[in-house]
Amino acid sequence: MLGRIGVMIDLVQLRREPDIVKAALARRGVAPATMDAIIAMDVEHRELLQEAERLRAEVKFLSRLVGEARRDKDTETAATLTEKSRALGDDERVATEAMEQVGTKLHEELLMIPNVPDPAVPDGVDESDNVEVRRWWPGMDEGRPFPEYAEYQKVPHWEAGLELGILDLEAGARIAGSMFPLFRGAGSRLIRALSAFSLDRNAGDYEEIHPPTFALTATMMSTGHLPKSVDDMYGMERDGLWAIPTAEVPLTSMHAGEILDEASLPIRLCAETACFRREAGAAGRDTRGVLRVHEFDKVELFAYCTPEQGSSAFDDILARAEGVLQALGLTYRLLNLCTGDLGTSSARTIDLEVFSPGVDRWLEVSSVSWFRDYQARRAQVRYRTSEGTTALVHTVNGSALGWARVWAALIETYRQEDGSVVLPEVLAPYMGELRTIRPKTS
RNA sequence: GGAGGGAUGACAGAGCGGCCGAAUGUACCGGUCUUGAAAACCGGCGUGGGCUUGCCCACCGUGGGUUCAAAUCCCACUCCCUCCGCCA
Repeated sequence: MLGRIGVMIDLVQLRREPDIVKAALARRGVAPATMDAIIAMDVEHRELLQEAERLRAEVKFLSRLVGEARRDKDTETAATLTEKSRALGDDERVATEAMEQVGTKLHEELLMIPNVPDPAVPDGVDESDNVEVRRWWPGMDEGRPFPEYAEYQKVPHWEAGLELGILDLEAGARIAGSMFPLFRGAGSRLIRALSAFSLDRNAGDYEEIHPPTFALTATMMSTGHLPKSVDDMYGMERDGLWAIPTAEVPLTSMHAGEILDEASLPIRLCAETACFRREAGAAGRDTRGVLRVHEFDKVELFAYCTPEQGSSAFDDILARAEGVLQALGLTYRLLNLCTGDLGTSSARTIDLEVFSPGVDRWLEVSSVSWFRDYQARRAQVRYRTSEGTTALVHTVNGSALGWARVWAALIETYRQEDGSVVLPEVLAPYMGELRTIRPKTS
């Protein structure tokens, strides 16, 4: 039964306070009728379960008597009981099958239900209803106004990158098709530098992990990426594997099925991995340059924690993501995602968007999410409380950051009048002391 | 890829058709003893689920099968270990 029933929202809570759950889920578009159907299915499943278990208990009881009769050499009684038990066994098989049929259907329905949104999540239908929390730009604290960008900064990165010989989109497309960028020379090193820079900032407090980039179907189920978002995932059918869309996938399952020590919480992890996204349905929209790509590198921060620690874990990851952007001197804003834009598994998400002057728009470079126990329930990650009971952990994660778009923002923001790019000083140690990327002079 | 061995509770490790949800040891938690600790002794100690809260059901890698009855027998798969081959 473990891992089959109740792998989503809390089924116990749904039974106890159906109206509250229904109202909360209705905010994100789950029809109350859908939940009513699930509740009815749950009731039916339990009725069938009781009947099946009653028969099962009877068979077990009779079987024990058969054993005793045999031991007493009472073959006649044994034969009678065997016959009776056999007949009951047939009934039991039928009852169990009926129970499992409803159970499977219930399970499938439950897997499609998204997380219950936090009260702090604003109502809305799509990304246009997200609420801006605040913005930050270099010098803001000294009273400097929102930056004005010079004409030479308003060159999109695909032009600037081509000119500098650090981005070769044609080569990438030749190899893997469109939306697979190829960085070269200083551009390639910049990706590596950004990952190393971010990992070094955080690896002291967040244990550095280098996980697999492919995951089993069950693993993808745990985070909620499957079955709902199957069209956005790259799958390798022959091997039953999926390319991870984020390190959140392997990190969430790192402790799957375990009961953790409360004293060990929060467990904080960080990982840099390639991330793969099919971006189905996104063809042609905002896809120029590296605005939207199928593969990019990302540093992820992650925490398993108690429900009480959730809020501070969330704040810490958000602060660290902001810290990286501030250290890079990039302008960004925070968005509180509305119910319509919230990811399936998330109870609350803050997006970080960097401003990129060359394309004149805000680019999402991080998503900091609190999943409460939604993913932990699917992955069965629990902890032993001080009272000795078990409880599901909460999971929190956020990117710090996704590099392809940060790369673009850096190239555009720091582009100089002569076309060169002067990198933030903090990256110098990671760039082999290269501070300025200049056009190739032949 | 080929050959062999293995998978049981936090760990070690028995059980190999029926009073086995599972011996025993260690660890852990309570208690007795002690000035205190250790030792010794006594007791407790897996996870889910259902309901009439006292009982019932499930789980001995996973999924099937045989049987009145499966940790135990059969089949398939997965993972781990050893050896051979191949290989960054």
